[in-house]
Amino acid sequence: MNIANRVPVANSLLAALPRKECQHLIDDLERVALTYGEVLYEPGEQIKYVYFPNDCVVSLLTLVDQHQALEVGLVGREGMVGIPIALEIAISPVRALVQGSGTAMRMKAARFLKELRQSQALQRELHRYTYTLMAQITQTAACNRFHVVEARLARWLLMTHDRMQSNPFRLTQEFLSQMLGVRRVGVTKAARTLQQYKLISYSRGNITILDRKGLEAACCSCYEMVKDMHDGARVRQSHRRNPALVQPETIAHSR
Amino acid sequence: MNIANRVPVANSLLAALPRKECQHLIDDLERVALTYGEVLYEPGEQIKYVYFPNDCVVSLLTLVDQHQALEVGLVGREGMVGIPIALEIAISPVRALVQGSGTAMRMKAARFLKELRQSQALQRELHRYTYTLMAQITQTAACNRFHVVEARLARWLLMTHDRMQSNPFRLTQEFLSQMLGVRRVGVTKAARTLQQYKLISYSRGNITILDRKGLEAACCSCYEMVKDMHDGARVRQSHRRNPALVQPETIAHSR
DNA sequence: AAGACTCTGTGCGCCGGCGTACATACGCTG
DNA sequence: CAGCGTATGTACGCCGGCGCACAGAGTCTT
Repeated sequence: MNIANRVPVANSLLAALPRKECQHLIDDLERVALTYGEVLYEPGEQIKYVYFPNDCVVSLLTLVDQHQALEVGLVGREGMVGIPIALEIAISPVRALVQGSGTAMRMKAARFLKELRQSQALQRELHRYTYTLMAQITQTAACNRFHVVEARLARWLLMTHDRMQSNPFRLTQEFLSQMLGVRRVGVTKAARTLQQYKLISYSRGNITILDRKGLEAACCSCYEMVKDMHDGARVRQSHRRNPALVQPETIAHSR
Repeated sequence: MNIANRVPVANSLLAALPRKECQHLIDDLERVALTYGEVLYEPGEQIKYVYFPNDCVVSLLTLVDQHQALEVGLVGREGMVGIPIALEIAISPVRALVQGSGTAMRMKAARFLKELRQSQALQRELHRYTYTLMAQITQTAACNRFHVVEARLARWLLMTHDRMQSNPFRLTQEFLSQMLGVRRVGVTKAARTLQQYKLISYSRGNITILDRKGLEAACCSCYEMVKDMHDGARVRQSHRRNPALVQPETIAHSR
């Protein structure tokens, strides 16, 4: 057993497993540090490891026409990186990019597959997570289509904040532009707008969320939908924010 | 056993199963006619049946802000409608809308789940299909973000054509606009452009593909990527169309 | 201290898609 | 055949985002 693993399990997929299975799995997992900018998978490549983030955040990006990128999913402690393995396929369709440094538990893909086949509970958890990930990708698709950059940026910051512990986090506008699939300048403008409303402070790559409620009001309903999914609530009907919370003169969410 | 089922199985998910399991499943499936406009699921609703299309086409739509729709997936004979069931979740995150009339095989969700738990082969097939569907949704997301309406329309027509047997199919521009998430007028313009290049003929809801190769050149690479996925090929590196095939003066794919 | 590098902010023309409104065309029904 | 409903085509102003180019401004290195 790895002594380094004797810290509490932060990943909630693992934590949701029955005590025994969880411990068994943890003994075989390896704790690794993942740092900002690290690429875990490239599209079309073999998946070597699966990762259970503790306190890092990993972006799933799809590439188009060689040089354009777009984030379709965000994985933190609530999930796993390498979902195709859970579907018994070893090729990643996306790029997985470490977006917030931290630690994760990892295991060789083949080994994990063996464990998976033996554990009903693990299968169940991964199925559930695959479902929410699909929902997240779907919602992101619609969001990218219909909502303006400000709203999408706000959503992105909130989603990242949910998955990070530290509030001020480091992100260049260039990086954000790739996540949102817009020009860097587009991020500049959107970030400035949010800053003018004192929702965030942004200086040379250091972002701090000042007014979380305000951000939630500025962003689109997509945030809530995805959050509700992960929180396990079933979204039967959209329960939208009280529109009164949104100051009419602030931001139009869509074009 | 249902005599009506004694016709060849058109659905390729079912056809890929071992002969015995396939026959066993088919005996329990019910053949139904699905007609254009029929809604199989609404987002947030319980999934009552799973459907294996024979020759119909079903769109998966995500709804945003109550009245905006966007297609994220297209299911034909190559797949199944009701993938959440395969993940042991009974709530659909999307609207499933019959987009091309035809027949499908269906089974009660609970019943199907029982069958699924007993059949390794069926699990494997569904896992594989879930993977390709995720890839399709991902690719669609990027496509909707980066590519212009003409290219997306071309892609959509090709994808639909692949899943339908009949060439001239019936689709109003209003309907198409909902699929692509644009205004109806946007579809009018795009369709006219394609028509001017003699790639399609479009008259009062009757679309005929005249020049398939030409359409493939007019559409974005997203089409090929998704198609390759479904064909079972692993996309290791993007093998793009020969750019020389695209007449420079025709259509710019992206903005 | 100087220079190099990275990150951020601004300006300008362009274009695709939006919202709206209205005009035409086809087909069905009475 | 008249009338209505549905589907399609056209026009106009508007705006968000694009591409490009360049100007500060902070940070690191030598």
